[in-house]
Amino acid sequence: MNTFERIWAAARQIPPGRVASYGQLARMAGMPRSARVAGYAMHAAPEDVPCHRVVDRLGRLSDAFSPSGRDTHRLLLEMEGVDFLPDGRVDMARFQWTAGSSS
DNA sequence: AGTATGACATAGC
DNA sequence: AGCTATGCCATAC
Repeated sequence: MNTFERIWAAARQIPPGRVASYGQLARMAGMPRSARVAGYAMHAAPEDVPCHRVVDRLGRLSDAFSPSGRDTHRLLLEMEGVDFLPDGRVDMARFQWTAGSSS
């Protein structure tokens, strides 16, 4: 299993209506120091990986998100039931996924 | 094989 | 509270 696949596996574990930070994915993948690599893996993530559920530690997506940037990202998460703060960020306090909090 | 780069994170100023 | 600088680790050239 390559590094990317491990990170993708972690991303795939993110339930709908939940988000996870790059550092957290890296941590789940067994590489707590490879937060950058986690993001880089998302860049190369296949279709079956919900990369839109992956945000930075502030609940903000990178400025280089695939098609329409942050706009598409926001719509996708709202569509899944994720609420956004007036700051334009995801409410990490309520939607940051943690292994075990599937409810 | 070495250098440069990057969808991040943390600490300092 | 927001920006700059440094660290980390894997990929690309």
